[in-house]
Amino acid sequence: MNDNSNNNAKLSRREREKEAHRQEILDAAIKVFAEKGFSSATLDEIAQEAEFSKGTIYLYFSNKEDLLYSILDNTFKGWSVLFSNIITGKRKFREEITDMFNGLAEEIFKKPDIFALLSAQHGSLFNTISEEKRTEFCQKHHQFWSNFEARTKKAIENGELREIPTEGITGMVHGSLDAMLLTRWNCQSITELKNAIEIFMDILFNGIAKKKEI
Amino acid sequence: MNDNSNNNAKLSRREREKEAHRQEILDAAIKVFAEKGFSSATLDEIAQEAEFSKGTIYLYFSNKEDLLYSILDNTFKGWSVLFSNIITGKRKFREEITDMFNGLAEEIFKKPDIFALLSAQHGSLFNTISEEKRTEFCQKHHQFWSNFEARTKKAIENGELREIPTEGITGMVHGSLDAMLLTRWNCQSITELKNAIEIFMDILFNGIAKKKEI
Amino acid sequence: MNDNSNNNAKLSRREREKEAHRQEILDAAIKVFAEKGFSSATLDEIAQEAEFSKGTIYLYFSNKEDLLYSILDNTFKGWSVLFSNIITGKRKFREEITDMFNGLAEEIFKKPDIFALLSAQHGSLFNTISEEKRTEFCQKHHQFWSNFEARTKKAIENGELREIPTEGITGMVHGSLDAMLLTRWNCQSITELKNAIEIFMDILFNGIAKKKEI
Amino acid sequence: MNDNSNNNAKLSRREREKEAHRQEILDAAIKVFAEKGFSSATLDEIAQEAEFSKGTIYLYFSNKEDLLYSILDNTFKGWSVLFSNIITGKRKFREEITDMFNGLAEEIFKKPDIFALLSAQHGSLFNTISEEKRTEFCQKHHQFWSNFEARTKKAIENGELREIPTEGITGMVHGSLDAMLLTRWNCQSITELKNAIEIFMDILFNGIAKKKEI
DNA sequence: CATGAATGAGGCTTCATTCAT
DNA sequence: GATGAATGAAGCCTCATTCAT
Repeated sequence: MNDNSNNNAKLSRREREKEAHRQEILDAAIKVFAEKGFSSATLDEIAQEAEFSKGTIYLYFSNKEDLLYSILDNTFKGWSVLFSNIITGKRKFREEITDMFNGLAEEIFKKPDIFALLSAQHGSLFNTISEEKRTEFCQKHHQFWSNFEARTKKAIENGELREIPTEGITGMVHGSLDAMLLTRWNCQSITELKNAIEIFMDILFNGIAKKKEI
Repeated sequence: MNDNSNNNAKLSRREREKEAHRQEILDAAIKVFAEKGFSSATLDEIAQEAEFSKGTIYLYFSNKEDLLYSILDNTFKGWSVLFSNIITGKRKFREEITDMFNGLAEEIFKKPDIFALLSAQHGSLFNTISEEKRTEFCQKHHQFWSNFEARTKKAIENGELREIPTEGITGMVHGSLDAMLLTRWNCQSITELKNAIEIFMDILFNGIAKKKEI
Repeated sequence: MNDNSNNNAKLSRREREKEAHRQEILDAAIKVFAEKGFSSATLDEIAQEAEFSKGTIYLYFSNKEDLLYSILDNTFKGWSVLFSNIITGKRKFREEITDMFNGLAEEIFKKPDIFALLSAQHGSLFNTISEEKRTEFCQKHHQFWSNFEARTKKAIENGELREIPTEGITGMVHGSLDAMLLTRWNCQSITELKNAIEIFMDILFNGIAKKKEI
Repeated sequence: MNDNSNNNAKLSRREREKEAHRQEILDAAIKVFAEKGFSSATLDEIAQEAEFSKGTIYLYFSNKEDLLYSILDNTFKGWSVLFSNIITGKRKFREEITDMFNGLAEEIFKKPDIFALLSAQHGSLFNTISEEKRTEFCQKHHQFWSNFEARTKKAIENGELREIPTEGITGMVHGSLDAMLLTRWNCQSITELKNAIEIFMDILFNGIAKKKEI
């Protein structure tokens, strides 16, 4: 048992260090990709940012694209968890959707570089990466918004929402979420952004038109 | 007079040809930039697409960036005209804003490559171009949305809109417009997109919440 | 006709220059490959030897391997012509085979680098090049020696040769030819080598054993 | 004595293990060098083939070249012994030379990788290795063939061979031996090769020409 | 003795830009 | 005005070698 634990400890330290180094390189890549865009970013910069030599990057990732894939994979996985924890269909639609925006807002301010990357490269990433990966990401993306549309439908049936085409609602939310990710709605702080979300929810649910007084 | 007109004609033909060539190159660049992204696009491809030799491009544009600037300049100029013709403050807010979306929708389907470019590269273009150009474009952009916010304010004063913070409205419209540019809201035809705009306007002005029956 | 010839001349000068440059690069590659071996040779050296910039090489050849293929192609084509002009089956077997050795001997001293390359790399080239090219070259090689074996058979039927298995004869000639290519039989001059060929033919046809006196 | 033998045993086990590991690495190197050629072979592959880590190789060999030297040294040493045991001048020339070919033939099928390496790289190895080593190997090589030429001279004096210039005979044998090493004369089995050697000897000693009937 | 992470020099290749024709 | 050959800087990636554990 002594030996075992010893061995284990040794192994796991190495393992932990390796994992940490991998993450450092990934963080550096996120930052540089965000600043320069994927094609313009150079491994030299990433290596420098990560404080490793260029060759070391290739111990952890098989090439430049692999770096990008890992970033996207990680990010999408994180969001998936976030969304499935929040959009459960057990609470009010407005509450869940507000939490979703707020949850993402927090992420934006926690890891701004990733959002800068996704924002800046938005569609062009999809011109860069392999057909295979593209398909994979598109499917996940589509999956999520299908789920969301189902949630919307339920809300209409529940009487929470007006009977508007679900695509309309989904599209509006989708567009707004994208826009928030892309621009942070020009907010400088998480508080400011959360306020903006409040206003947005008011508009989304009540519209901007002045109701005629009775 | 004969000679003169002849000369003039000749000159202007040259001029016209030159202008035509310039435009052909520009169109080729738009297409290739849209497909590959700015950094990944090569002058070889652009030259091939334009059916000119690589050297010829340098007779019309001083370098690769200049191509991009020209594209962006042209595009923004076009939109400026579009917007200032539509957002006059002389008609109802809802009419004007609907026209704006519809006008842009038509542009999207007329020159899809430009939108693919702007969509795909969105923010990253701004990491690529020079500080100077970036500032210039940002100012124009800002200018437009300031104007729009003023228009919103007027609509509130007119009693067309609820008294919501104008930034909220502007942000929502801005975000939605961006989203429409970026994704075309997944519509395949201009008709489909115009329908989507109708639904969007309904939601924007009336909200999605079911009003309590009295 | 004036115009035509003029045009033609212009075109053909360019063409000729291009062809010349291509050949210069090829010669440089042959030399460097011969000195260093294919894998150890660098494009830097080749470029320097050719007195062109590294990039220029890629205007004429798509990559390092392509350089090698072109060299091998050229060489094999040359030999094919040589052989088919000599081994016609119209003269005595000994005459034709002697001419073949002498013809090749002249080539060796005309383009020593190519032979150094083929000698030095002999089999390893075939580990370097693509499966496809390898097959192609092997077929050509095989083709030639099949033809040669047919020629040998005819010589036996003619009563020029003893009735020995044709593979034996072919193998011996093949081996000796290879050896001559590889080592030049340690001869320093073409004259010396031609003398050696004379002796070789004597041995090949009469053997080395002292005949018993009658 | 107990202690001693124990100690000795221990030490010698270590020694033996070390030697065994060294040989395993060497074998791996031979295999990989043969497959890829010296320059293209990587220490990664050799390490993997040897089932040791890359670092371990450096405990046994000072660098990549050293691996090659050791291989060549071992091989040449083995051949030297082989030859000096066979070419004694005590038996008939034809017997000795036949045994030499047969002995080498057996080696070829015992350690095909080494021959593949020597064959594939033939001359280019000598461009890779240091001046010093090259000289050393050339001397040994030259030494052997000088000895062989002396043996030939003796055979002529003995009346076994015709009075042909010794270089001619030596050259022919040398070339044929090289060719056999390089191509195995296209034989698939040792038996087949030994048959080929029989035919070769017949040709070598009696020639291929049909003797005029008396 | 054995490992394998880290290094960095150096190789191949691409591509924006220039320039002689 | 148009061409396209030539350039060389810079990018991605490999791999022999070192070294701390």
